[in-house]
Amino acid sequence: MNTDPQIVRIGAALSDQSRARMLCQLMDGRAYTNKELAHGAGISAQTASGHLAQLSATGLVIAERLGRFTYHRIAGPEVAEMLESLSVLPLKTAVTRPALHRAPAAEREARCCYNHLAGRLGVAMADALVARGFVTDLTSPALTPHGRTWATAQGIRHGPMRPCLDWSERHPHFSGPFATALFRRLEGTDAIRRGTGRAIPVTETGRLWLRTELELGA
Amino acid sequence: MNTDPQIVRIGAALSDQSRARMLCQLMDGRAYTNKELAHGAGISAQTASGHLAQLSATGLVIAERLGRFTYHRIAGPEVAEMLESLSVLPLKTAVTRPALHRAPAAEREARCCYNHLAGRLGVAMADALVARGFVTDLTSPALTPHGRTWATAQGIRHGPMRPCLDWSERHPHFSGPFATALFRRLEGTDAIRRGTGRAIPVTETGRLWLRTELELGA
DNA sequence: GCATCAGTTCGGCCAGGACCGTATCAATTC
DNA sequence: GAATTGATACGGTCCTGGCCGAACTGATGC
Repeated sequence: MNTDPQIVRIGAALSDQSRARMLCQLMDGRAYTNKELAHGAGISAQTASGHLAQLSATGLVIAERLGRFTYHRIAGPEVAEMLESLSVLPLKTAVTRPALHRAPAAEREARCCYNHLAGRLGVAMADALVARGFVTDLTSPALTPHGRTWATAQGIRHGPMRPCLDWSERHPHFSGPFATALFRRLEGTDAIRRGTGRAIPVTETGRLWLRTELELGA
Repeated sequence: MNTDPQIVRIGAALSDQSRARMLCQLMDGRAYTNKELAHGAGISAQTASGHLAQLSATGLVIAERLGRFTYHRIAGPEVAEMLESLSVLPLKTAVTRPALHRAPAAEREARCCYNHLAGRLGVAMADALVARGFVTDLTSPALTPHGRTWATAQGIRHGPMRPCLDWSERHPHFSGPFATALFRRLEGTDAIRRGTGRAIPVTETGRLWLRTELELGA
């Protein structure tokens, strides 16, 4: 069978803690320099350079030179989805037990998952979109006719979406083009703001919008 | 961030060629003994035992003792889907180049992907189900009312389904409960037969059924 | 031109782990 | 009970690969 070398390459790329940490840092969808990633992973710049070369060679991240900086980012949505799907696999808890289920409170509340919304807010919005009849259901979600008019009115481009199991909530939220468009719309209208990490604070504007458009309190 | 140890564990499990080979062998959904897997991966039984212990500890495979044999199988559909999704990631082709794109012809034609159909036949059936209006579409597939009556008439249990990119055809086929039910129905009525590997020969009965029910020639 | 700084390459050190030979344990067969 | 066979535990060898210090490249800025 000829798919296993590919699996081995991806596995090898993920099998090291430093590389995993760098990938997790990149999972917020932004580009970082070698030094930033090295610092984030707690290793020297030389070592990080080697790791990033391997990740680039595998095709999981893309490196881009700008002047004397090299910016690294996740290669694409497929890679982000793949990583997210690995985080969610229900494994034996043997080794993982120490301090498993606590992400920082802000991240559990609302965070970005590559290029869409996740966390309590992400799943609440997914549920609300279904409850209001804008989206068919959670398992094979699609915009309803009703949902299409709403999206147009809101200036959100139509597009397909997929369910994406939320690793902190263990409940699906939406990914895919529509979820990305929705995310950008919220960002563009200052309903949410991106900080330095993956956590996403909701502004007063955002809270109002959620209440009026999706009947989501607090 | 606390998801990265999990990623590392999975990555470590996949980062070895022998383990990857064993997993690929198990991907046909059957259970194999230590010795069979050792032989398939080209390593000694002792080494294989160690690998399988690791895969069990990680939770990717499940071991079951029956008398003096230990049967190993993929832990569940989530694991199978995860592996399939890794096989499909479009990576840089650098190392993979030698003899990439040729699976055995029989496997390209029709094979089983854990517990549903894949290969040329798998994607053709997916397309046909959509074309005949039994399933909504390829990206967020679901049974239509029309499809539900058809499935009932065929004795196929209703259930959700998901798109699953076919690694030989690079085109989606269906996975999930409905796809599994359909697969079992075909197996139960002797439309297809399972051989020793992943390849799935279609019987004369099967060819007839495909022609009359889905208008799929040859 | 010179100092600075991001990134990479090279060399050497060391830990982890893949592998097998041998020995042991448990179930099956005679 | 002895022989056979599948699986596993242990011990030792060897190689891969992660890591850093030192040196080098190339862009920036004074």
